[in-house]
Amino acid sequence: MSSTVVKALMLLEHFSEDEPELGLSELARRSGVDKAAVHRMLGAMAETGLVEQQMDSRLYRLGAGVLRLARVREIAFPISSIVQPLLENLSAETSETAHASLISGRALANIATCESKKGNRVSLIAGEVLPYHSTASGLAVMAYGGDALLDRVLSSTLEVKTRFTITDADELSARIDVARKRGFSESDQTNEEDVHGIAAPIFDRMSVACGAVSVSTPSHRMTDEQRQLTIGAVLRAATTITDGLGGKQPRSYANLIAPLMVKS
Amino acid sequence: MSSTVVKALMLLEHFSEDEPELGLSELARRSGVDKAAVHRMLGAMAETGLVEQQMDSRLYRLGAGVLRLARVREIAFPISSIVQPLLENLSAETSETAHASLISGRALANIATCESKKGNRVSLIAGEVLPYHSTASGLAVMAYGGDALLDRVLSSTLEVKTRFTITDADELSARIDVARKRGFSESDQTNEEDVHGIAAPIFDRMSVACGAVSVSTPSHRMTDEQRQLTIGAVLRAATTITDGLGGKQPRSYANLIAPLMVKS
DNA sequence: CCCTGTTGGTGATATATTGTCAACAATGGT
DNA sequence: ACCATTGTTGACAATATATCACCAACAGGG
Repeated sequence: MSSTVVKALMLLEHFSEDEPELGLSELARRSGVDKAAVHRMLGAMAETGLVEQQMDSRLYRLGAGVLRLARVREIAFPISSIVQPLLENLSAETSETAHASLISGRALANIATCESKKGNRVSLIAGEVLPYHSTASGLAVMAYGGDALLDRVLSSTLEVKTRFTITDADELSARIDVARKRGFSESDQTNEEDVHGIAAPIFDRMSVACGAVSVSTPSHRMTDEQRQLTIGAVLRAATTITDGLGGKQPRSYANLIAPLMVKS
Repeated sequence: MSSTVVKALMLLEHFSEDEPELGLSELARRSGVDKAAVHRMLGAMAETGLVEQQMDSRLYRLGAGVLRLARVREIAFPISSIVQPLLENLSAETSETAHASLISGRALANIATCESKKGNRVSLIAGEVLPYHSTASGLAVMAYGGDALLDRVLSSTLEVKTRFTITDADELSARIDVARKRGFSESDQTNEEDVHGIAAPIFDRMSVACGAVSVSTPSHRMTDEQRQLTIGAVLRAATTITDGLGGKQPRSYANLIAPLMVKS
């Protein structure tokens, strides 16, 4: 059914900022794969430096190879270095947490964040894998990412994350349509309790969405005024990032959001 | 004999700063793997975001997933951010190109560099995979990286890189012994023509070498005076980095290099 | 225009790797 | 001492893989 490399690489998704080191049994339990298989996969990935095993604790963690790979990509196609300062600006404008993510196979990869300076803020786990269907970023990407992506997500099983998560394909499709008509997407507690998100797509050279910028606000703090402020700021940031990456917004999209971008 | 994940992940080693995008056939040719197999492997890696395919040119490149992985690792175990400024200092002291690399499976992964400001300098390809047997960094790591690593390398086939490359296991072993007795390693044109390298090991918490710092100098410029200057600077930098990473030099090693570290 | 050389991609089948399950030694906690 | 973990290895059946051929599309060059 599914290839072994996919199964092996999916193990890497269990490593996060919070749990950077995992044991063999733990990893087997979470992934639902047999211990022996996990052992062999990790051994294979260790041979190429993608993971490495602590000699004393026998725990596994991401290896030096990932640093090398990221360097190669970042030098050839600088993204993080371009996005990071713009996110800081966006966070300052909205006083809330901003983050950017890119399409990364079956999910979105969070590649840069800037947390709000307020005491009560939305704090996200760095490097987390974000689902398409339950995040504002995901809605934005699906709205402008082409039919192939859309069909793939809509026909997949939509995991329940909170009691607000949309699990019906038709309803999700409707929400995506709304986002496409508005030029930005909005989600309230669909991925995490008490987190409200507003996101806008980032486009590549071919005017296809390749990622999104988003501002996450504690739900109770999302007033109408804050909402208008955030929408404008996110759209401006997304536009700047698209330009910075050498991408192009579709003509119709640029026209659509133009009136929303004016600074109040 | 070898697992498929290893074969798949070895494909990633062909992406470099110089050639960040590769086609299917090109990749099959270089890796010596069948086109169909490469196609399937790339497809699998694309599913998890490790690589991505340009929709127009159909070329493959490293995906956004590597950025996510590197972020997770760097936040949990900051290395690059600690090493980079120290490398800049080392480069300034020696007026030559400095770089650091870490053990990454079967090879060394170059994770940070600082190029000399001179017109004629050693310029290395960022993110390159460096062999153990033909680089000064490799010698340094093998000298203090434990017997397991040593045996693995000595029993592998030693690829010829230049006419000076050591391909005899016994001779290589002798050179490693020299490096161990001196506390630093030296290589002249064994990996690349006209490049001289001096390297010192970086140690982890268990006093086992996990990487190396190195200064690369154009061979003709390596005078006796410059050599002494470089040795001291490299050893000081390696010591600082080991400390910064929370590692510990073996007692005997610290004593060995102490007299060489005094600033002239 | 054909011809030749690419390119990326797709099926078919024999084979080799993989998944599964059991047992193992080594820890650590009670 | 026990019990419950841990990481690791072995053997066999099951399955995904390697290999080959072929195909369509595109790009020159004559």
